[in-house]
Amino acid sequence: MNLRKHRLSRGTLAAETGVHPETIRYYEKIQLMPEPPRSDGGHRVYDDQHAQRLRFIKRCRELGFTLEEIRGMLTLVDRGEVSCERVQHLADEHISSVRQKIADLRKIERTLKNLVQQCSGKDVPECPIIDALQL
Amino acid sequence: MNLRKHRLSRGTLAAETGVHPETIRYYEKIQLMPEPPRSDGGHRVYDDQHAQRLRFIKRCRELGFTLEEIRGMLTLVDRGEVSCERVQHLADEHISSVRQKIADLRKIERTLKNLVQQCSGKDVPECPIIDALQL
DNA sequence: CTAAGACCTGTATCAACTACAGAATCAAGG
DNA sequence: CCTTGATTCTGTAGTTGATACAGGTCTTAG
Repeated sequence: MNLRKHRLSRGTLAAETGVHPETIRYYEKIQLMPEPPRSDGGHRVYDDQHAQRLRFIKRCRELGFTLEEIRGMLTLVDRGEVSCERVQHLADEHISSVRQKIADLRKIERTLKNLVQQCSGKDVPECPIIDALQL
Repeated sequence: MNLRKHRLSRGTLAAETGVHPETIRYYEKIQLMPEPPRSDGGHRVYDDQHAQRLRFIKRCRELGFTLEEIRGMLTLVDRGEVSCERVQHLADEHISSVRQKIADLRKIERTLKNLVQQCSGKDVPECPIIDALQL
């Protein structure tokens, strides 16, 4: 891959980053991505910087950051205020919320497992699952 | 608590079940809750059966079932077709999806932890977090 | 040059609620 | 009985993070 400035259409950018074309337009609408220059006919023309930024957003989404959290990070980047410390702090906060979600889901898993175990699955008249669910 | 038929206002039902009043109206709109009788003035009047059904819905929501999954269970109940086996099957399926979510979150957690660990948080010029995020 | 494909815009949809505005009703105290 | 303040009524809009149209325009390969 050479490093000169590519001119990427929206579809090409989508294919290169794995982000749905409509999603790119959506990110532009909510100002997460900048408005790119346009061709004479009005089509968006992206370059490698757009691709880089979009890949960052995608990676963060995969890690479960909300768009607002990502916006926060990108604002730091855009202002040149990004520091190792700050990003680490944001990541730490995010880890906490991920751990909380895991804990919540584990509790749900335990409850469901107990419920299912209590039930033989056979023709028991009173199903403990339904009972436990209070119906 | 006595067992005669109570006449509950929406607000009272909400307070008794812990379900937001607006949510009750929403459940009625999407036909998860039946249309209750009305007072002369047009206000909804609920009874204990409504309360029971609503508590079932709430419990299932807490366990992460979607409204459509709950609708499926309630349809079985409404048709008198509910059986231990069927409910157990639905619960089993749900457990699988919960476990998948936990696995996904754990992967996210590990990735984030690694990222944060690689970063000293001090004045390192190149932040490995930002690097790892490709920006 | 033409025709197929990609792109343009604005709007609508999804889940699962929540929140409003403005009018009507209800319940409790005097 | 009447007032007053709280609740409820309706319909509609907003939330998050996209995705999916319709109907028209542009680009690009052959």
